[in-house]
Amino acid sequence: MEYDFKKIEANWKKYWTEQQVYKVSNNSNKPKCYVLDMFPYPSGAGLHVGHPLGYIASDIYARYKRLKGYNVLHPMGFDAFGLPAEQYAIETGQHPAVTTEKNIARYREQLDNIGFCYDWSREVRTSDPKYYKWTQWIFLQLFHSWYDRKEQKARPISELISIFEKEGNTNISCPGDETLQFDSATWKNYSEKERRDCLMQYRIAYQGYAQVWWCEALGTVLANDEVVNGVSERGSHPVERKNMRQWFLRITEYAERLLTSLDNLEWSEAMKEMQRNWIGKSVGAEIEFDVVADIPFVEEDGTVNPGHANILLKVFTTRPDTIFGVDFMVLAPEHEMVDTITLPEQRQAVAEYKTYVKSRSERERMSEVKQITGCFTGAYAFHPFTERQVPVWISEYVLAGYGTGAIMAVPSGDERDHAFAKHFNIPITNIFGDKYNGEEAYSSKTGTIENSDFLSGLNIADASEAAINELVKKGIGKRKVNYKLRDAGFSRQRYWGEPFPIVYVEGVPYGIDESPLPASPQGGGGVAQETSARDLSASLSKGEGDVAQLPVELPFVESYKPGPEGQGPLANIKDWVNISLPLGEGRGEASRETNTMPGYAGSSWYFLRYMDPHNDTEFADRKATDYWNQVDLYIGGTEHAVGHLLYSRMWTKALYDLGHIGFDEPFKKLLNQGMIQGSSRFVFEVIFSFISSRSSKSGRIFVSKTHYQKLKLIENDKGKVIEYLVNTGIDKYNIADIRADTTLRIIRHHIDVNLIYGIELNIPAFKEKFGFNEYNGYLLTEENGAYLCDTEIEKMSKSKYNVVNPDDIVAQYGADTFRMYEMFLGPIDVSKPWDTKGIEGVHRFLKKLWRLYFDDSGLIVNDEAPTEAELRVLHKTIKKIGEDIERFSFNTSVSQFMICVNELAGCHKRAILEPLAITICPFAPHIAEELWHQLGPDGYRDGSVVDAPFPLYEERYVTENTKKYPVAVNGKTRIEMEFPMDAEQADVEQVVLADETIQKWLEGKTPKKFIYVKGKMINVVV
RNA sequence: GCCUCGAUGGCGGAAUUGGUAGACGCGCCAGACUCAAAAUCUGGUAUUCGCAAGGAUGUGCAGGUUCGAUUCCUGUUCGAGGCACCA
Repeated sequence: MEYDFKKIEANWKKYWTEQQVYKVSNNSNKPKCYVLDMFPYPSGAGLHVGHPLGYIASDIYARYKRLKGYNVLHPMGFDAFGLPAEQYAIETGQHPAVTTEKNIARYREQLDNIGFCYDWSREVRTSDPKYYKWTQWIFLQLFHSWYDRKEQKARPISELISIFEKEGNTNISCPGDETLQFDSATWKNYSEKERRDCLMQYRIAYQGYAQVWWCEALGTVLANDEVVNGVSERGSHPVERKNMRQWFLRITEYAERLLTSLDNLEWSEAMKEMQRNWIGKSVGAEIEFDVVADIPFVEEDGTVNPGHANILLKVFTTRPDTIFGVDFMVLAPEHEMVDTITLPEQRQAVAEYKTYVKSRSERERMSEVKQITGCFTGAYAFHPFTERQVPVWISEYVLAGYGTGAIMAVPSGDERDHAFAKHFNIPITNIFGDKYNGEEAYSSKTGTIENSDFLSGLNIADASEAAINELVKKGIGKRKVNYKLRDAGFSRQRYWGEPFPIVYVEGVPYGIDESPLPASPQGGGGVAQETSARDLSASLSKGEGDVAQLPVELPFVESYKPGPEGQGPLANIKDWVNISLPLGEGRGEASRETNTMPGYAGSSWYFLRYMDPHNDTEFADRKATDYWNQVDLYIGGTEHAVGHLLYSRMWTKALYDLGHIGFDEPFKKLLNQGMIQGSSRFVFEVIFSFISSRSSKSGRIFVSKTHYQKLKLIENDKGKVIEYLVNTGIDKYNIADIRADTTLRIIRHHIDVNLIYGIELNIPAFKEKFGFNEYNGYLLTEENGAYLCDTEIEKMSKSKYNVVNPDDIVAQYGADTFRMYEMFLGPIDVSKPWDTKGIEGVHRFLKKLWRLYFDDSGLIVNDEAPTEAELRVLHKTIKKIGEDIERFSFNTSVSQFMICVNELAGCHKRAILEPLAITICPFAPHIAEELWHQLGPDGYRDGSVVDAPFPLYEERYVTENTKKYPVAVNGKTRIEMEFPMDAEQADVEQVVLADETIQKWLEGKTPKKFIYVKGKMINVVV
């Protein structure tokens, strides 16, 4: 019987589906294990062989855990909202819902092909209204909450209102506006609008302003991705940064908790470090500088301010110790005070500079450090201690969003400040003595501060303390902890995303659940509603279209054109946007939020939904979330290091704070999978065209690699190129007729890797694809008739023609081979190129395995007693596979299986082969299922191998009694000697030193030292 | 530019805690079977010197720690991912 993987795999896939083998129950006595993959965005290109890498790893782990007796939750779903679908809709007119549905179907088919043990009854799709109903619900929880800094947790905003009524905000500083202060009487006198504006400064989901890419020509806001080289990707129109009102999540309030609770997570140090750096905690000081504003300037309302204003410029610095080295100040060009302090004669230069900066991305501003730009404002600031006047500049290297958007520049101690000072000829004060050489800033954090009044002679830490104390004493500064982390922009001016459950009444945003009726009519016990406008709230729930109901469904549109003034496409649907409320005279106009939520909204909590995916009254039953709890193993790419993973952590913490779930970290253990890169292939083409006396001629000659290399050397000399081609014997096109006025190009370009075997072109397939005939195209091969290509390792992508579809591999070799080969490629977390060629080895291995059980006549398994050697290899394998899976070293597992099968050659004993079939099940489930059933009575068993117990190894078969030691002299291994495992040093020493070879290497010298590490090695030092 | 990671034969990689570098597989070479091919099986395969025995070199590069370094430290080169609206 041959190994007929097609039949076997189709058969068992059908069985698994019919028997619902992978359906998971929330009720079980077994210990639970939650194994999760980062769900994919279903792109139009389908899966390529890189995508399943992590899925296979998690599948192996999930199957192993199930064999080990766990109740394993292993779900899959789709992150189905996103920009590409909308982009595609704009280009083709197909509705994103339609294309997304199609893409999902394709993904599902491809995933099924590989034999994953997903419980598809739990599938989630973020674009499904039944799902995003709860995304909207969670948004409302965040909208109706504020962050209590003293208790370090989110609390319902109704509790904040109670506090304000009692004591104003004297004890609760305002995160949105630190200067805001009011007492209870003021609060009570506020109008409803004023109150809600004030609350907005506290809400965890709030409205603010952010810079976005604005494209006037397209009339739309663009994503960073859509801006290429400073112009729009579509149409190459100019773009600029524009400030627009947006929704945000106040993730900065969680900065400290997000930072400290990283310590308890089983994530790679690299991953934690990336998150730490992203959060970017730094301790320093906030210092106020007086700015000389002795100049008249025009206020916004047109009145002329005579000057002498007490303008204070706040800066944040991590190096308060360098305060005496301040030689100038720099403001972000967007800083709100720039226009205020700029002198009349500098106004034009400043305005021009600001225009320039508007065209620059943050990335460019941070990365192009060698290009120094800036503009003097004409203003000077007083040094707080010396009263010295230092110039105030603006420059793009200072970002508005970080710290206070202004810095005190210390050129002798900071590289960028130094470069800036040198470039603009600003005199530099040295505060580091001879440590500073005048050429390069001294940015090291060791040494003492000099030339700094009361700080002179102190080390950096002490000087910082002293400086801060003095600043506090003078009332012009304070100790300050700063985070690089910024609040998360949460709105997009797009169609294909979750609509906000927000309604504006007279420009004031309300949650659609704000009603005196139960807060969330769908149940779920939401945060207590908050609005104080009785009539208004009541009306909201009675309004047309029953706005109190979630979800707010995404309306169907036919056009994806942006709305007016940069609004999203939803703004064009007047019927949907405008709501009429029976509010009485002049108050009936209400409208919906027209922004949609960003891609990460749905993915920030999907792991919770899998626990209870069909619940219509809650996002998930508390019993279910308590049972499944944290994700035990989460596998995905590092590209999500700071985006998705940080937002998910924040949402989990918020839901925990508000009492909806019982844990505040979503992913206990995280494993990053590397990328599988594409291995691109290139062909070389000589293209020429010329006009002869009678007609115009053109042609293309595909030359093999060695010809290309030679031609490349003479590329600039057409005569020589023609001569070369003629000498190869090409008579086509009358090459010899080609004269010097020919245009002739030699190019190297991508070729579809599916037309290549190794580096050799599949010539018939290539000719067919390119429509070769006697008039079109010619192939110039190597002497042996082969056409050789160039190779390069690149990202796997359609545009590089290096995409390999898993379906093709599965069709040719089977899913089991594909799964094992992906694992065999290397460590799961390392990027590596795909090479289809190597798959033969793994396929051969499975055939070899098969032949232990079957020969031409059929099953050949017997009941003979196994030998010691056979038992040893089996038990070693069981041990190694278990250990390897626990440490996610799947490539070495595959090697071990190969070693095992090699050593078992000729063994057909049930006692060995039955446990082996179960052991290999996580890796190659189809063949394992077949073998396991074949070994049963009459070639069939009840149930599936996935419920068999993973075999246990016996210690006596895996321990060795003796060890062949490498014996080294002076660290260089010279011979091998065998000793019992329990040999003592004295005995070993005697034998080793008596050895002839060792004697020879000792050259008569006496050993200085004898190193004997039990079970490892022996080293003689002379 | 900044943050994180990586670099080992012709190729993918192994070496789990500082202890025999190159397991396993691909490719290549030789042989067996075959009329032949495919498939399968056996042996060899880091570089270099040597007929051989055996020696020297070798884990991106330059140093350091150690009896001993692919592994730890410092510097450096190159490559990958991320840098806040791709997902």
